[in-house]
Amino acid sequence: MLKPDVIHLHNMNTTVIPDALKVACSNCNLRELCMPVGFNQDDMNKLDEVVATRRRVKQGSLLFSNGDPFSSLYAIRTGFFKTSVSAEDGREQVTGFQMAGEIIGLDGIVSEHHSCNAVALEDSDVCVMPFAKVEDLSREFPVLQRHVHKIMSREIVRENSVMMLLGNMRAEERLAAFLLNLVQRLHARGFSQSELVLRMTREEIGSYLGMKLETVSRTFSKFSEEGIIEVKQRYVRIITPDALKKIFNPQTCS
Amino acid sequence: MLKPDVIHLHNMNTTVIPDALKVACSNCNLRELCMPVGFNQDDMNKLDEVVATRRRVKQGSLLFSNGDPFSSLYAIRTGFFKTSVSAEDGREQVTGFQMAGEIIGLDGIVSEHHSCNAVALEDSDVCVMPFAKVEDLSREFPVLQRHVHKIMSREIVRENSVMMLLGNMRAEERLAAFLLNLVQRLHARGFSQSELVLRMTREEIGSYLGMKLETVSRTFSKFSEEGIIEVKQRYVRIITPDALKKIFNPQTCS
DNA sequence: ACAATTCTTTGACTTGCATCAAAGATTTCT
DNA sequence: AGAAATCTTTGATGCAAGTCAAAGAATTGT
Repeated sequence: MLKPDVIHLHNMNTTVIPDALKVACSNCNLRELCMPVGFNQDDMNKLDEVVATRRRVKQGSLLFSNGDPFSSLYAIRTGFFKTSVSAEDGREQVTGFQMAGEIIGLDGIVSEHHSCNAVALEDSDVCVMPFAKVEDLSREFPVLQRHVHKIMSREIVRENSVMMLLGNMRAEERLAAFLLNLVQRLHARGFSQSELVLRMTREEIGSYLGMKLETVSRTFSKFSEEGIIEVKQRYVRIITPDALKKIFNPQTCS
Repeated sequence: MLKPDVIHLHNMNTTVIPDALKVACSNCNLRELCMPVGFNQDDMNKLDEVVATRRRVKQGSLLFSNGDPFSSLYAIRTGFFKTSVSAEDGREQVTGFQMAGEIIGLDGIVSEHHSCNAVALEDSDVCVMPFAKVEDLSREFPVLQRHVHKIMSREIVRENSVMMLLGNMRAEERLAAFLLNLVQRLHARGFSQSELVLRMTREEIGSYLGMKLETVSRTFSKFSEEGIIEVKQRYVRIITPDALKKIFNPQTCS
């Protein structure tokens, strides 16, 4: 199966990466996604301190989970994660899917313990950023401080729009919004605007979108029958993006 | 009608309050809710600078709305707000209800413009905290910095649990969770653990919880018939809190 | 390479909540 | 105080998505 945007690292479950492999933010090709822009080289070198170590997380294993003491934020270097919360009775709600350049762990700040679970959906590699260090450097560099605030605000705004999806939209609208969002984020990372390989199961998509896996599958099939997308298991090609946009938001499209 | 926890201020729609009325954080009885704890008096006096002005917002009017340029966070001194996002086709999703001591406006940081609407559900009074000043003081006072981070993280965690409600719970569970959450927050402000007066309509509750106003009304009636609560329009008394908790979470209760 | 497991699709049937409708209560306006 | 507007309740009916079931496809482990 076609997996154009995957790097597979076959290692132990979750390991600290030796210094030799440590890559400084200043040289990182994801810098534009993770780090504030408009820095001179001196500042950039100091900011390299923010990343203490790197850590590999094997597919299916946890980066952190509910109840774990909070110490660090994580910037995803490669790979793909889901975050979820669980009710006492075991029901699980996927709260997000995160890809390279995105930051996870913000949930842990308030109580010093994580309140959600972060699972790698493929072998992944994260930059560990001890939060105390982030705060120290934020006090020194206003542009970093602003950046951290924006990351948190962006997450709040994202969750607002998920609430809109869950509270007001129908199954087709939810799935259309989901696909458009995923492909847009992948495109920002240099991948195709029209093709993607889903890293998550139908059940995980359903959990995120508040619907059952059967409904996800049926909705994919419906889009496919209508010629809007081509679906072959995890591979999806968007044939008519405008049709998807129209489903998501009938107003702004012809 | 009984309105134990309301202060009505009859003024113009939304006005800046003259300096004479300006109340310093250092003397504010909500300090424990808004401000970090463990401050000496000197620090506290400097922190008073964070609040530039106060502003009254009349019932039904907007504190800010989608698209407004972002400049400040707002700490609610008195009153009650709802925040909402709207889709292009006009559908509205209530994203939260906020009461005294809570902070609104965090959505505006990321794009320098607000992405939601904040409407006063009763005549309200907010402390205007210019965000640039919050950031300046945060760099000077690590404890304030940490406090701001916790407020943002708390909002992320709250939204995670709303996603759980919307994605996984049934109507009765949603309404039970909603009532328990409201009464708990009111209790933390010195009000009754068992009685409350709703500040929002059935439709607004429904929007927040992803259900129609008729379903909200029917669910209230059902709880009432079962002797769990007493409802008379906006007045609600919780008769058997354990029954509500059991509906919300069958596991942790007997 | 084969067996076991996990994931996906599709069909048949059920149900929780939405929709439509109308009356009654409360609040707001003049 | 009376009229108008808004909000709430309740009943009757419909439907989108859930549930149950089973077969087929893909992946994983040995």
